[in-house]
Amino acid sequence: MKQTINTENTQSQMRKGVLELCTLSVLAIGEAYPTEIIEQLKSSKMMIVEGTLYPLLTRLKNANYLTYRWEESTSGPPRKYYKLTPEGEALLKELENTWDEMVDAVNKLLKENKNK
Amino acid sequence: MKQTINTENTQSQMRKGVLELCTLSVLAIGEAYPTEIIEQLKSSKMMIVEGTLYPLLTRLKNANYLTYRWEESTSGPPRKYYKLTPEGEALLKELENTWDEMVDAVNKLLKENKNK
DNA sequence: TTTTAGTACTATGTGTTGCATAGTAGTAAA
DNA sequence: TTTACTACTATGCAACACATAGTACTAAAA
Repeated sequence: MKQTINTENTQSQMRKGVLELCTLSVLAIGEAYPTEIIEQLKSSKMMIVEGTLYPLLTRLKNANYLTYRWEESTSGPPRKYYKLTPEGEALLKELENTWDEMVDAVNKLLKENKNK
Repeated sequence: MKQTINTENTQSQMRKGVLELCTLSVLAIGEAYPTEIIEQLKSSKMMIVEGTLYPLLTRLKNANYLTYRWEESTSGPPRKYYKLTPEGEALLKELENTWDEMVDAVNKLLKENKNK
């Protein structure tokens, strides 16, 4: 019932679906555990927080796009190192296409309407 | 409890927030009623359906980003012609920036991870 | 006149996702 | 023993895209 439209909320809305693509893209380089993924995304100016990433990884794992292995750490609890399955790599390619198509469509629209 | 991840659903998720930007962008050219907006978006390969657009227009109107006027039609019920308020024009500019930043971030990430 | 088709707007409910918040469990230094 | 730090888990909320069904108006067909 808030009915507020602000840039902050819109950023959050725009992230929907895109974070999945970004996470898969990071894992395409090689396996990583959640904190590493967050760091890599942050360095690309793409924000993601723990409360978003952990459920996302679980979803992708349950759908067989990711697997993980435990590894002991000397500085805290053990870590889950995730990596792409072949299905995950295929999904990544699909999502890249979906992304490119959407970007083209929106940019075409924005450009057209600027030359009014 | 479906736990399915497919391209169709991801497209829908990626649209979140973006449709708001696209709708404002169409209205930046001039006033239009819902069916016109849908047509213009469709011609830019950006899909939106009635069940999405009508609530979206109502949200934007309630937040004072849009106004509308009724106009009689000779081929059916009267139409609501929407147009941007000054606040709506300002919001559009903000959302364009948000969009550009996100596109840059994602594309940077995708490109990096392709040269692995 | 009544029915059918087409157009435009309204109302309601569902599923997915991002995010806030709080909690558990492990290591290591104070 | 306490504190700080790291890593993962669990729960609940809000927003939004979308499906679906319904109302209301005009105009042509039966």
